[in-house]
Amino acid sequence: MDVSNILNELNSAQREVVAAAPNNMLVLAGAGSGKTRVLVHRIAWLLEAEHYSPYSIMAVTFTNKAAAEMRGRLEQLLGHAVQGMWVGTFHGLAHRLLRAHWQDAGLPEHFQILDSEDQQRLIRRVIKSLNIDDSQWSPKQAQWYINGKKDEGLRPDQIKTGEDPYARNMVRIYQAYEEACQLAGLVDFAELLLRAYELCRDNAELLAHYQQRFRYLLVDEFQDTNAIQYAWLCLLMHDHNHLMAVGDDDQSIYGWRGAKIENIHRLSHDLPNTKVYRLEQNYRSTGTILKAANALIQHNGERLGKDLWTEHGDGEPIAVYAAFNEIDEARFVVQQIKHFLEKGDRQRSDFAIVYRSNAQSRVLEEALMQMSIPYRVYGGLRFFERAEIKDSLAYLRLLVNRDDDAAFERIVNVPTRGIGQQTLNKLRAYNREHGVSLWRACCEMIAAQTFAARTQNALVAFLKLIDELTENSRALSLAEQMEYVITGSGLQAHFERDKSEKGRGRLENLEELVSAARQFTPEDQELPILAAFLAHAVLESGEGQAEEFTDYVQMMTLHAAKGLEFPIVFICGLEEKLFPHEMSRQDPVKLEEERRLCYVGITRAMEKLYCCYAERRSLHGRDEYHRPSRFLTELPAECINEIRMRSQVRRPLSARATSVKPQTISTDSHGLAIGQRVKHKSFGEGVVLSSEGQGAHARVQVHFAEHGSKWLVAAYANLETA
DNA sequence: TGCCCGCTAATTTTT
DNA sequence: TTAGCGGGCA
Repeated sequence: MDVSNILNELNSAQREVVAAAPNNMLVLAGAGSGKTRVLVHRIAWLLEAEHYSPYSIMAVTFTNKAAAEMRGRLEQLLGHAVQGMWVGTFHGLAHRLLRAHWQDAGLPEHFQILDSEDQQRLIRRVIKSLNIDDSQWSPKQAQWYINGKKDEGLRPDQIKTGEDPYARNMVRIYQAYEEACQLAGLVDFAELLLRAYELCRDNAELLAHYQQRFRYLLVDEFQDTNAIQYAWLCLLMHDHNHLMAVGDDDQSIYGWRGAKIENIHRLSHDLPNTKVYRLEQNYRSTGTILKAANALIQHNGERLGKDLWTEHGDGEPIAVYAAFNEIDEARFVVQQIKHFLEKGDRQRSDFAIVYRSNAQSRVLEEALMQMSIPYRVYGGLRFFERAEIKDSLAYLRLLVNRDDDAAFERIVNVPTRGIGQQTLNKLRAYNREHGVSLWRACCEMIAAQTFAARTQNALVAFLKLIDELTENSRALSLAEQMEYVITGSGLQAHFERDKSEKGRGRLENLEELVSAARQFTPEDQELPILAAFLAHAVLESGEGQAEEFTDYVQMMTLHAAKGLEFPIVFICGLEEKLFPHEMSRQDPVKLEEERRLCYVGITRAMEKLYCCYAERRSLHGRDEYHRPSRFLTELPAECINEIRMRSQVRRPLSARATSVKPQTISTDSHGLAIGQRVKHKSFGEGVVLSSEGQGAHARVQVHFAEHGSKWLVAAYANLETA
């Protein structure tokens, strides 16, 4: 086979990586340097030029999206489907291992995966059962603690608590939670990784098998690996196989959830003969944007070092807008977008508005709505996380595994069937005392006639219902089974009773669930289809909001923006205490992560970048005055263009920035300036927040102390300057 | 059992 | 400010 097409259209640095002799390699791939392309072409090269079997390759990513993209692009490049190769997320591959070796892993055959909500519920229950005051020991905190320890590879008995009462309590909760999971056959996300690691570590034969099988491991986003993922990869390494790690230490933004940026530093020491490559040519952004990004990130120490460059021209300067407050900021952003859209050469989806924290989206959304610009906010509840979907799936989980206590708790009284808290408490007490699942507790207590007749009947009916659903759905297809369970369980009727908009939405989602089941094609053919579907639902909880193809302005946090690119990007809220966030400003390590986050934000922009900050911002219901973010002053003055209101007298961003000619925006044809105090005869005193339009149609937004914000037509409002 | 009120806390999030 | 949660009440 002619392999030249694999190397065509690559630059020399990329080609060097793709065509390197099989060896251990660390590829430092800067933002927009064609990282995915290199990974995909490398795999193709291994298959076609080095004649590796697909069976001997494993490619690991962090998100399902990245895995899907890698596979898709590979198949496109090769022109055919690839069978037998392991491509997936750490969690997905760990799950696959555990399913294949459930006995060795000490799991029941039908173990189920807990998502974080399930996990938190279970932890809450565990804390209650330990009689620990959960006002002081919040389930959330315990969840954080437990996951943190698991990410470090630590079991309760390996944690040295000393006399620390906090740690002791947490370990107690961890221990009890682990027992509850084991009893119910439940595995949370962190547990998937830890179990898979322990499985490999403790089974020499099994490990040897996989070491020999996987001759080449490729890992994407290596800077995001946590301790246990790293340890697992190291276990799999052997004299005869190789690893290619691709990552960018400058884009490590997940330290707070256990990612160890050190892993990228350690790799060359831990793996023999690791060759380091750098991809620094950027195909995404203008020279100015890259210059700014490079300058910013240079304020971090401890870097592996990398400078992005491009063959593109400099492009436009970065616009820095000093807003009066967050409302003005939002209006500015939306107005800019509107201008571009009116010129007609841009689509809405060319624009991204990014911000540090989700709370910032509201004001921006309001401004977009006011201007009738369709937008889409990333994040939020995803399909398989919706309550009605999880209820339905909980029934199915119980069909597969009666001991699944999380599922049992979820639906034992949904829809209501007279099994209340009292009854549940008794079941829980029994379950704790006798070490049996809630289902078995239920069976045994019924046999012993523990309950009053009414409760007894309700419980018997519930058990019977589940048994019947199991029996009658055995021969059905996945979609039929789904449909049958949704109606048979009474969930359908339950949601039909809710006549509100919400209720209707829920019913639609249930229909959607059935059709998702109909379309489902499992990747792992080994597994019964229902088990595969349930795992799929948890591991890939689906898109946040669908309609990928519709033309929307994109809104998201900086974290969510990683890996994406947009022609025009607005970064909002560049203020001290917001970005860098107050919680990170004191700690130099966290501060550097904030800076990397800013670097990620800047490098999302292809053509034009806007940076905005507000001098005053309402935060937690309080007006706060913040200084512009230090990240702004770290950008080279020659890269930025400060946009300021004519009427405002303002300190320039930095001493250096004085050399830049401020561009003024005309505020008025009505003689009112943003920020000006005015008086209205019925609304009283207020402050001008923003304005739009010209002449007779000019409108101003005024915030009145007693009447809130109003839009007024300047010509009629008779505003007096106050 | 479900609704309402008051309290509290308040980055970032994929699996 | 607001969202989410727990407790109390009808």
